[in-house]
Amino acid sequence: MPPKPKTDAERQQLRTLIIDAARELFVTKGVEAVTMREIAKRIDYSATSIYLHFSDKEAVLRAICETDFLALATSLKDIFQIENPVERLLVLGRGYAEFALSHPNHYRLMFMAQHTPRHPKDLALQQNNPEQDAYYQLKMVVNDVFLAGAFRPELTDADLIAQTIWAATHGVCSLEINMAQDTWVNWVDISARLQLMQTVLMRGLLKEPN
Amino acid sequence: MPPKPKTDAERQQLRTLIIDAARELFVTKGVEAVTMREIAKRIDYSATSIYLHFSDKEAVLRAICETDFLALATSLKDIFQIENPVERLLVLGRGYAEFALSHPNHYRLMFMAQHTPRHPKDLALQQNNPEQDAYYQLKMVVNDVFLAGAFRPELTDADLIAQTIWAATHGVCSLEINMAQDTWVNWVDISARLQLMQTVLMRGLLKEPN
DNA sequence: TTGTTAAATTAACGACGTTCAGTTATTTGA
DNA sequence: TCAAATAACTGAACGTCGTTAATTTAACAA
Repeated sequence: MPPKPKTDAERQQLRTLIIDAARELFVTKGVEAVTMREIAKRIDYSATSIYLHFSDKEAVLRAICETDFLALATSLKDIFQIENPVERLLVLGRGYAEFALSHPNHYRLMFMAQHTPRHPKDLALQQNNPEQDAYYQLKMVVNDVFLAGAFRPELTDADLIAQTIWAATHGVCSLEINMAQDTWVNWVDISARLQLMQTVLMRGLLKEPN
Repeated sequence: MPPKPKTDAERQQLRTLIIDAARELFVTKGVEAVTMREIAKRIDYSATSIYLHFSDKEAVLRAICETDFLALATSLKDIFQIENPVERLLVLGRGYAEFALSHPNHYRLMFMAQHTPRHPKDLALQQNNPEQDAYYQLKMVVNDVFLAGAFRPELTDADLIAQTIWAATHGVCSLEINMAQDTWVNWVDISARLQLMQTVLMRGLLKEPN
């Protein structure tokens, strides 16, 4: 093994090697199953080596999280090809839900697990970059709908509208991820729940006709 | 210390002693910070003694959870004094949110943390008991609104309606609990978010006038 | 009095995240 | 050419965790 010099590119490469190994583990086995020793074994390093690249275990999870935020925004950016702003909003919601439900462990880590508050400063992710910031994507679409004059006249706060849409969609997805196997509740089909939530959102936020 | 006989009442008393100590700890410090040894120290027992009453740590958390489900249902049952079904639904939603936001750690354990699927069989809680089952409370109110003919005519599945209302409210609350300190998003005041979500729900679910 | 038994404790196990002391093998500069 | 310096990496170890095993304690039954 090479004990001496390491270019920045090589260090970055090892970083992503660690992140990928950790992701693969916790995607299949859940967050708790990720141990530093197991991550290390996957990439044929000692557990200690991880600490040369990440301050602690949570830093590894945060790094996974960050690449997943990027993945979410990337998976959503195609919506901007859709011309009708309202239709764009609907497809954004469906895309968000699809991401959440097909990557439940990622989604759980991103939006359902408790983090130490992340400082935007030490994130590589760029806030308000329409290719990297999914919340900004949502806000942009909300703003387009607003400019089209489609929202009810009393709704003028783009953040409030965006956060309401987000909360509604997140509510459906997170309940599904967390409680779908709970037999206490007689769960209706998830796609019906998503469909109705979208309908309710549109009827509640948009002007009367339609 | 008394090492010999123990009536059922005494055993139950010790059970709740453990639960209460554990709850007090994890409410202030979060779930992960609660250790069996710390719970035991609170009640002047050894850590191993807890295992005489609970199979493992998760069983303790599940027991806390169960008493909290009961607490939620208890805190909501006053709504049935309200005559107007739609108003009852609104107050139910506000009561739910108030519970969630004033007991965030309880709420997190109840609806945001991953459990091994609970079998209703080994729960002391009675399903479909209007004093113990908050979901049943919601469904009853939904049914009352339905019987009053206030829902849009195409909405006929009480579970679907209830789960949509729940998901929307849960979405607002869980995002607040988990992400309020995240500076990535310019969060609007929580009461404004709750208010708009209620308005959107009513406009989306109820018949046109009002 | 003496077993018997339930309640409780101490000791210990294996695994975890993490730290430390050391070992490599390459580069440097004399 | 060859020691000194240094970056990459590792094995051993620390403290703590959830949990189990072995043991002690004290009340009852005979």
